[in-house]
Amino acid sequence: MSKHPPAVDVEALCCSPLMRRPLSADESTELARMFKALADPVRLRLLSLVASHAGGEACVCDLTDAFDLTGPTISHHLKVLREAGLIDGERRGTWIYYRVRPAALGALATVLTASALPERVGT
Amino acid sequence: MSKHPPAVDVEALCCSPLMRRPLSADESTELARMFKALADPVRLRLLSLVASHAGGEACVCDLTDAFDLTGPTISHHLKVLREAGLIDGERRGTWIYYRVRPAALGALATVLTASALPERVGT
DNA sequence: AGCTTGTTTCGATGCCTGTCTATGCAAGGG
DNA sequence: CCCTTGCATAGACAGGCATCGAAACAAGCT
Repeated sequence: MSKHPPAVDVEALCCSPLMRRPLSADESTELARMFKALADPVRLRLLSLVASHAGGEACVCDLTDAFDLTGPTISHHLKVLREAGLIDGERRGTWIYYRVRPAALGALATVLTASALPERVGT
Repeated sequence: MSKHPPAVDVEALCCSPLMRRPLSADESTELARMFKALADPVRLRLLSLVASHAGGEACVCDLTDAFDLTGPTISHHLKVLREAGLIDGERRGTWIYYRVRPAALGALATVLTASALPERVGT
């Protein structure tokens, strides 16, 4: 498992909240890639299982029982999350332990955050 | 255009940050639906154009020139955003003006936000 | 009523994606 | 070396989705 995860240009993302100015085509493509990784119920549940697991990490063996899916499907989903830069994996013997990358999630959260604009009254 | 937009259970979402406990199947389905609406570059750019437009709103006529796409495609994307509860539309004469729903985006941001957990050193 | 402008909906189409089975790779032990 | 366990990859397939052109709907004007 690589010590150099997929490049997530966190700095660029954290300074481009989508509510302040139009996103460029490049920014929107990169953000869409990350949101797409989150746009599946199984992947969201995998992410939350990993993040909330004891020690902040979980091996694949901790994850598969929570789903009525085969191992290859779980592997595929973990790969999508990993390639989107949302999780990292580390091999320990036979097992692979995954961790969430909080900075990547935080960057997405920042992009979605308005400057405390209230929702329009009466909408 | 309905005064009662699609129900976004904002309260339920805001209290279920995915990093603190495993998401339920229902929660993950609802979140995935919203993230899926954001998982397209055109829709992200539409959202940012609407949000950053003067007055915090934009009519479809303000949006279509920014894309090399047909009107029906823009309408389709706006519909996806609307049905995901991320924007609202209001008809004014011939025109329809769209606004972002900050509370919905804020709820997503909150879900993604960890309690300031630093990224693991050395990952 | 007809006409114009703005927007949405419908249906077709090519591309994308979640899931499975089969297979391959990695690590550990004898 | 072989065997076992754990996990990832490859390929097929059915369902989903972005896009278009055609059609329909909404609003305003004469």
